Amino acid sequence: MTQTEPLLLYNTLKREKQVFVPQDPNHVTLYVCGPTVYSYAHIGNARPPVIFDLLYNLLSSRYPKVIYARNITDVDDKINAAAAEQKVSIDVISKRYTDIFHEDMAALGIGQPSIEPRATNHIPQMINMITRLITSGHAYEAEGHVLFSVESFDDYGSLSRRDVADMIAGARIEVADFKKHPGDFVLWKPSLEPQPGWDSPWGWGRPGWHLECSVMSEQHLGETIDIHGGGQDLVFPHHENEIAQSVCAHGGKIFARYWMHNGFVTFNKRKMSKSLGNTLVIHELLKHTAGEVLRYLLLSAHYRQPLDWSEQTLTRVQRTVDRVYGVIRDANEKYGPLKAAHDPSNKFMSALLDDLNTPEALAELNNEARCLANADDAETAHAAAGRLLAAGALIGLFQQDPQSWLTGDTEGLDDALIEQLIDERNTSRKERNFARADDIRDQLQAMGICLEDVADGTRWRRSSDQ
RNA sequence: GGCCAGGUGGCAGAGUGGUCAUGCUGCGGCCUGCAAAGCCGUCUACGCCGGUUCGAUUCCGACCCUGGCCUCCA
Repeated sequence: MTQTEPLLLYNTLKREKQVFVPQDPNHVTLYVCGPTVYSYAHIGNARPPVIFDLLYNLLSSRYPKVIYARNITDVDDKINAAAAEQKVSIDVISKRYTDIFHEDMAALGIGQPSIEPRATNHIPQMINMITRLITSGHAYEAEGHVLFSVESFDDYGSLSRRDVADMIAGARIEVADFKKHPGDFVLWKPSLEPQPGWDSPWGWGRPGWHLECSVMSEQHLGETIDIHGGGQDLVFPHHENEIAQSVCAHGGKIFARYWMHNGFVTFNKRKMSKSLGNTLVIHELLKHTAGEVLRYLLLSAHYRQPLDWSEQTLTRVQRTVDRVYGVIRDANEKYGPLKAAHDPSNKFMSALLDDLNTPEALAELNNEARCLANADDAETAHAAAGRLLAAGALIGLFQQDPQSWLTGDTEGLDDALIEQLIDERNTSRKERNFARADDIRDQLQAMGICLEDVADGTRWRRSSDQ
């Protein structure tokens, strides 16, 4: 049923939702700009990986083969600066933060992309592309640099809707005098001794920062890719420059057919960014918040909208996720082990197929949770749970054991002590010593433990409040 | 200055030309020894001003406000 419904994606190129039609349904290609590994990733950095992980899941449910490439930028001046500051080699920096990035992404339930190419593994290919661009008249050498000539490419500015002429007027930085046009950007630049470098026809140097994505997508996905994604701040200049490089290197062939850009995570309505110093590092957040809660939170707003962060948001999502897990646990106990159905509900799928409308999809998921809680026979319960768990599987939520979810995150708690107190309370209850029983409940409450008296005894869970 | 988003109920956040988003919170109820969990009910929502329309939060225009990009940035 759902297979016949089209997938709509908002294409930044056209500024409208379009029906997604792959150039080859048997080989769908997706490229997403990955991290520059020079420090910890903040929660805003996790938004594209979560969104495109979901898109990858969705595409994989409809097409037999989807290749998803997400690069690692491991040559960059910020890495050089971090290495210099910490007096270690750049490899140490990029290895350390690549590993941490992987840990963080795994905690958020993000699967590995099909390919994770690294810039430093593609230097010869970069040199090759630069050579092609020079030969075809789109790039020129000047004072040890190689620059892309924006005036050589008529469509320059089409993605970001910018006029090349405006760029001169609006230029806020000092323009290097060897540039033919202020908008020309670096493909290759000379390196000085502490900086990393490679031999090239233009001397010892390193690549400019836009080149790697053009080169790696060409090598791993081909000259024309289906979908290219990233944050809205990459539209200009990064993606604009990628288009210029790739289209000119490929004799005018279209580079990416659909461009998708996510909005920012904001903090007090301001963009979260390292330069503003208002970032929340994922690695820190994970110390007291489950990755699944962060994932739900990141999906709770539509991907193109800003997502404002606050402590209240975190608490709210924690409670929502706890509630759904509680419903699943109760149904599990009542109706036996519940299993995911083959497919989520049509409403859920329709929401996702409409440009990844995750808030609507989550609303539907919550409706199914309520449906499950209201079920009063096994058949209804299994049907509701099947839809709920299938939806969760696609979107990357509610796949953990509900019992361990509700009791699990209790570091520093002594299970034996909890059980002992519960026994003592139940003894008091039998003796109708309710004052004593309530004291014990309060004592456990203070420990962050919430008691629930059910038909066959007393069970406990950690409190939803942090 | 140029370009681009957005202003929805106590809060978060979808959506629609004329019935319901959903979540969190508050309030009332069911249940409970009391609770918790869950369920049910509930709280004059659509920035401002005009226009189109039988009817606009939804379409059109003006205005106000917020944020983003134009420099590294997810």
